[in-house]
Amino acid sequence: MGIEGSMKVHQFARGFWDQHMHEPPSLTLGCKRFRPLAPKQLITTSTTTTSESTVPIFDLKSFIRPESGPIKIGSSDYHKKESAQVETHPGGTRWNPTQEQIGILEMLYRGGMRTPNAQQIEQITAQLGKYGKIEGKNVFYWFQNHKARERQKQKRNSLGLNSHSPRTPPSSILNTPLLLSDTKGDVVKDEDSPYKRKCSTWTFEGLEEEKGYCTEDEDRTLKLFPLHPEGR
Amino acid sequence: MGIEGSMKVHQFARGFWDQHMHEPPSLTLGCKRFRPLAPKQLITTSTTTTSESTVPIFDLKSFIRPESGPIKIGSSDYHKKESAQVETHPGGTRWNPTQEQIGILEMLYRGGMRTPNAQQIEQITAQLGKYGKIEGKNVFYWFQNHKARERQKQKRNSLGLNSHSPRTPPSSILNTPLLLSDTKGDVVKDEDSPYKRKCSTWTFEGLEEEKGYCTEDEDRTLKLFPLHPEGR
DNA sequence: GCAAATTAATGATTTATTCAAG
DNA sequence: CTTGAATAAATCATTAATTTGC
Repeated sequence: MGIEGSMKVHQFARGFWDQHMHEPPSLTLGCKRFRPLAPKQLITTSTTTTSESTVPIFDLKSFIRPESGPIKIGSSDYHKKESAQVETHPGGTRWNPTQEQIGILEMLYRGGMRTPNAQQIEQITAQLGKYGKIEGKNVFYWFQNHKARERQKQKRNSLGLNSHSPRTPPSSILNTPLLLSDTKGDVVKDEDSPYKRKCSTWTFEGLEEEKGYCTEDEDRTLKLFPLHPEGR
Repeated sequence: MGIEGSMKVHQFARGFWDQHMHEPPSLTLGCKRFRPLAPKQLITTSTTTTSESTVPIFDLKSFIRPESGPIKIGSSDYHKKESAQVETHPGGTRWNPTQEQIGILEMLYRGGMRTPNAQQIEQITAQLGKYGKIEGKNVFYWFQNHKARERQKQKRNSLGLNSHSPRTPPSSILNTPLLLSDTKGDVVKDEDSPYKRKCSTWTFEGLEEEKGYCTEDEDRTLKLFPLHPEGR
């Protein structure tokens, strides 16, 4: 572990984007899944004496509650060209992207998108939903992970190359952060700068407060929230 | 895996997102902005060398003023005792906790709560809402930050003390993770262990599914989502 | 040729840092 | 200086690839 402690400095840039594409979302699933449990005993941090409290919990991972109903995307037009991503979502564990989905995501990434905002995620999700089941969080995570991994990959490379060439060219060409221009003036510009801090807004959908009726309310902003069903 | 390439470029360019349907957006920001706009041209494939077609369009997207109006909690019973936290939220900046809120949160924290799950957050938020405006994310963040800061504070102390006493007592007493039991049978137990991975479920509130009625609540998952209105 | 056993990827979470409002 | 908010880094946990034994 601890590979390196990077410290970077930052500055932030901002990227705009603004959506492009309009499209009715065909339906964005509505199933939620639970994850059974997965006890884990992790690294005990330290210091304290030997933790004899090790719990011999067993991990029977067994069943996952497929349930999640039959819903599933109706767009019965997947045509996967090959392997994976069958519509077997049922087991419903984690998102398993199709080639098309990945392709589009990479295209967007190459186009400069790094941290799509809620609206963008929403739209992207709607689009990708045509090729297979997907949720907004998947898109969100994908960008997060992809960005991070591209970064480390690059870092690894630069280090590796460094041993040979003392001076690693900033890879400014290939990695160039193109500006993606939208007909509308959308411009995406992102140089993967560490820190770009944008403002995020979260919304809390307050189920039943005290009343049973749902308040009429709020507005429909996207809502995502980490739910911790149970200790896991 | 890393294959890619050869993807058809689906051009998705239809945008949409229905306006809010029948739903009076009464509160919580509503800062979504649409940019109608026309379709977009995306990066045409890649490979092609530097596309000089990059148009550095500039967009000066203005401000997004979330407006979010004055709305918000109707529970007209705030009783703030001091400074801030007036209903001045309009600018809609950040949560400004009242003493009561902080007090309750600390109480919960001392009681052992560290990472409340969605339901807990919901309830806590509801309670704290009585003392002032507050959203679920605020509760979420508060715990996150408080936990982190207590930890570093403690670390600092232990280090400082270490110079004197080689062995820092785990401060097990004061920091003891009691079990907090709720009237509802909620029990929180958390020893601040680094890693406890719980399962999170995110939900995407897909506006209009196809029906207008909301499903009968399956489970009440909280939803939060990072919205990046604009560069900040 | 399969299916358990391994390994490589990568989706999903949590923790650590950083930024900046007040 | 305090601390709410956000992002990046570090990890954990699944799933698809691969490999291996029969």
